[in-house]
Amino acid sequence: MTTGSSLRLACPADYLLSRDFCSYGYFLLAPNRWDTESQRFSTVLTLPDGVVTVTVSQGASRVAGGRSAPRRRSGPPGVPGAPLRVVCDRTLDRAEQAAVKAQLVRMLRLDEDAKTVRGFHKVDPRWKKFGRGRLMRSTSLFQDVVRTVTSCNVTWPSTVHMNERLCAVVGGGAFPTAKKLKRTRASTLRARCRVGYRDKRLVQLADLFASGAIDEDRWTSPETSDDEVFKALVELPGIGPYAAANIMQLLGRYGHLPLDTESVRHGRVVLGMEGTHAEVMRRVGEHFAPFGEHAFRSYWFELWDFYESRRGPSWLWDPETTGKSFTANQL
DNA sequence: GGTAGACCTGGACGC
DNA sequence: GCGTCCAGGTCTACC
Repeated sequence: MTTGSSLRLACPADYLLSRDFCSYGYFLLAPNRWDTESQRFSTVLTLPDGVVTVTVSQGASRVAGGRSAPRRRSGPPGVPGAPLRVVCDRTLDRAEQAAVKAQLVRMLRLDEDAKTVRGFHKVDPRWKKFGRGRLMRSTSLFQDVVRTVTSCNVTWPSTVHMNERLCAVVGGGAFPTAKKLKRTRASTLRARCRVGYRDKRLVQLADLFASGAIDEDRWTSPETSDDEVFKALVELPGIGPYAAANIMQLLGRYGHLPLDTESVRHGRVVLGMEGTHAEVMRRVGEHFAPFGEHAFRSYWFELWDFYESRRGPSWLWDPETTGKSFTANQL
């Protein structure tokens, strides 16, 4: 039996894999796979010379039976700040190892300054004790944009299905690259990936990314204003105000709220707001405005807290049941 | 600038 | 098993 490369990935002192990986719905999307028993995840990454499946763990943090890692009472398992162990299914050279690390750092936001998280806790201390502050995202901006488009105008199970099909049909197991998606016929995306009317928009987006028309560095630069990025995003095919605001947070710009029907549900059920759909949506925006540049995280962790109050801790959600079945209007 | 309706899919429901 | 209805954000035509 051949063994692959094993890498060690340092992470910030506050980083806790079980809590911080299972902090955003994309952790349930293919090719990601969270294992609730071993409290580690696997995913498939694309490298210049092929794909690699990696399994990522943080110390020994098994939760069901057997030898267990220290588990804080009523908290997520694991030891914050412990380095991550990345096991690959094949041997990688140095350049490939660096590429794997870079993708995981982006996905887990390990490069996000701990000061930013502390700043968030200062503005909204409700999450300090539990340590919530970091949000999981994709290994690339392209993935984040495509996933956002597949989450628009559908219930969550359809988003899960579209991502599974995109990986299986176009990506060969991994999430499709912009180059691959660009070369895919819109009719194939519609018929085999069930993306519906999003077919042409996805190909156009892939073309923009593959051709270098998207200036990601500019969008992440502190020199570029939020408004400028937002305006550029809504120019993209398939991206409206909701999707743009969501991509903003995925870029690390947390000042905008992606307001949708879920925001309205939250406003009514959790915040006790009344009025029409439009009125509640506006009030939710106003409610979180005082959190300023941290507004999205305050909003999102309230939502996530509500989901966990109904479905249990996210690091124990079974991807085959909870992860696929739950939709906001059923909670 | 604001609004109505089309765009698609999958799930729920009734028969 | 089939038909109907509904949820969901973006886009376009129209006022």
